[in-house]
Amino acid sequence: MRVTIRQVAREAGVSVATVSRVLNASGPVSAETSRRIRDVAARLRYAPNEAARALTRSRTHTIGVLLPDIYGEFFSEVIRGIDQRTRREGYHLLVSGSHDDPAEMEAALSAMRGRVDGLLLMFPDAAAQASLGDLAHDVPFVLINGAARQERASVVAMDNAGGARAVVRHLLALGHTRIATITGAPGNSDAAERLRGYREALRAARVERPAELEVAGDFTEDGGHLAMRRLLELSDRPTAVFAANDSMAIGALGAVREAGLVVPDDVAVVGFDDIPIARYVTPPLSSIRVAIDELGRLAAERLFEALEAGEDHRPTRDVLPAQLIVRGSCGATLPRAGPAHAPP
Amino acid sequence: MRVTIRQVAREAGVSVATVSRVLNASGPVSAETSRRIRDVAARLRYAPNEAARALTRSRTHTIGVLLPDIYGEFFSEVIRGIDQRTRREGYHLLVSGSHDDPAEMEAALSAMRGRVDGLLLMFPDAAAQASLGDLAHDVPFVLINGAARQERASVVAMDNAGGARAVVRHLLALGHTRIATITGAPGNSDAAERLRGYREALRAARVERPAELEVAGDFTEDGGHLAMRRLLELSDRPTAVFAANDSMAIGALGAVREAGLVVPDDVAVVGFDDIPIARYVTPPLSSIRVAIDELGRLAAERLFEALEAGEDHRPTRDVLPAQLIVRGSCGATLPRAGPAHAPP
DNA sequence: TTGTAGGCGTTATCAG
DNA sequence: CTGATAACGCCTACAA
Repeated sequence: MRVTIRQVAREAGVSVATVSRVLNASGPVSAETSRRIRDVAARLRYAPNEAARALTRSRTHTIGVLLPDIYGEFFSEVIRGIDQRTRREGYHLLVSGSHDDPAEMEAALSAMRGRVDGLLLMFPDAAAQASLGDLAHDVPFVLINGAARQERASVVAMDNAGGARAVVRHLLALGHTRIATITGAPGNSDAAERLRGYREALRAARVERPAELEVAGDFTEDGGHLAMRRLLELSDRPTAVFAANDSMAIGALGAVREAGLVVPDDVAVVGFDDIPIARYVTPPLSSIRVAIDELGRLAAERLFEALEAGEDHRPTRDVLPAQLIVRGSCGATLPRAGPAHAPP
Repeated sequence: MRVTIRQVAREAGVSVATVSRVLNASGPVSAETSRRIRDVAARLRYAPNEAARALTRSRTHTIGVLLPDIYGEFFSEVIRGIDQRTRREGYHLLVSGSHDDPAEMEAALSAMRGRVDGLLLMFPDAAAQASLGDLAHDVPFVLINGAARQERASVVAMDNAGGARAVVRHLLALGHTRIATITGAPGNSDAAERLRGYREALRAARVERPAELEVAGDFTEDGGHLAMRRLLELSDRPTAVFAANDSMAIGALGAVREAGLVVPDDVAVVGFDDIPIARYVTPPLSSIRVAIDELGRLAAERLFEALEAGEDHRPTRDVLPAQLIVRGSCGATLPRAGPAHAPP
């Protein structure tokens, strides 16, 4: 924070206005003066104070990113996508994670006032999404993975329900009729959408769906393990299971093995998310893939559009496709032991 | 950026100074006035413009984080650690990734002037570390995973060489004498340190180390696969291989299988990093674990210390321990097929 | 206990 | 082409 524009001006024998003009190419300056100023600036290692600049131009060149967490498989990929798009625009990223309750979220949001030009928000909790309302009212923002139909906000989501439907349809095509599901964390909007897709596909096929085949999970490996155990204890146990994410599916795989049964012969298992580990478990896990980084990239894209458009910008809604990745665990292909070395 | 302190003052019938005093608890204000101001501020949803605040106090309450990438297994964990420590202090994180060459780095750094109180830097490239010099000269900074002995900067690193030594000693204890290594990306300082540890341990044990047993990798799965193939083609092939990271080790596992050989019976394999997948491959991969998030956490800790100390702060140097995790791939325990469900 | 006014570092407007 | 100078929004002596 030491060398200021004033020092550069004094050293170069000009006014601060001229220095500013040269460094921002914002006005006519003689070649000679210009060169001299550049030299001095370089020698003094001058770099403008961005806080001051933000104050006068009321443009920070920074995007605020609010996520439930800023690390881990999923969020990390989202950030990657955001970063890619954002850096192309020369923007910075102010990130913030771990905001469980709305109050903490609001605090984080208000702490970003004056330091960001726009916001990228994501809350997995459906309730929080509703209370969003006018949280971010003075800068444009885009909701990532918002399930609820937001009226006033742009949303970029993934096709959770569509992915779940694809899984169930695939299992039906393989001849299964007793298809169970292990649901995600309660209150989580992704989980709710995936459950909806599961139900819709069964209903469309006129397959009955007894309540006992919907067992509650929590997105963790242990939760999936426990849930699968409950399913296997059923007198008329399911022949196929759709876990709402891969971690639970992997836990389920373990439970099946411990019960002395074989996947997919005795019970088929399919997950959701297609995390890297999915390819490596035994048997390789069938799953649903969504381009997570694209979620972030597109959200950033929409935000920049909003930034450009200004006031008269109409909310957009994008839904990213979900693709079924068939591997050994659902019985459609022969199970292959060990880590597949095949390219992704 | 709409409602300012001035509007709150007008609405509450006081001066801006009084509002500031109340909101920052920075001076005596009557209970009655205080309450009224708080009410107005809440009603107007006033939040101070942080850019302006940063300007007057020359404190941004923000830490700049410069990493080679801001996503992926490793960096994600680093950020997690940083975030944990940082949020406790009420600080924000301005992150920036993908800075390959020093020039781009310098640009990113100067763009952070006036918006951060301190910096957390990490460049895997050894050369870049050297040219660091006085890049960040006006705010305190801490180097993450800096291998070079930095004179003027605080460093938080992990014990790469120690981990590599532990691997080799373990393999020696198991009776191996032809121990190969697949090295990491050239120019990468972690890779260099791991290679150094490998050599040191062999030298200390007076085991000869022919050049053919050091084959170049690049930290990718394909690179490991290729390198292992080269090793298996040797007339006198190694009985054990230390890969400088887990991705390469997993690639190596595939190459061994394709050659019709068995891990660990024909050749033992050990990796480095202990990524989550390590537990799931067949056989489970022995590896070296370092608390990556601790790397970030500690770096943030040291930075806050420097911030507090001000000018008279002496550079620190921390080295995080590396722990050998023995699983099936090195032959010390029986290989267990399939995904282990055991807790991490 | 409260108000006035100067300053933080830049940009932008308006005269020269 | 160049130089004063008024914002930008807030904090903080200094006065009252």
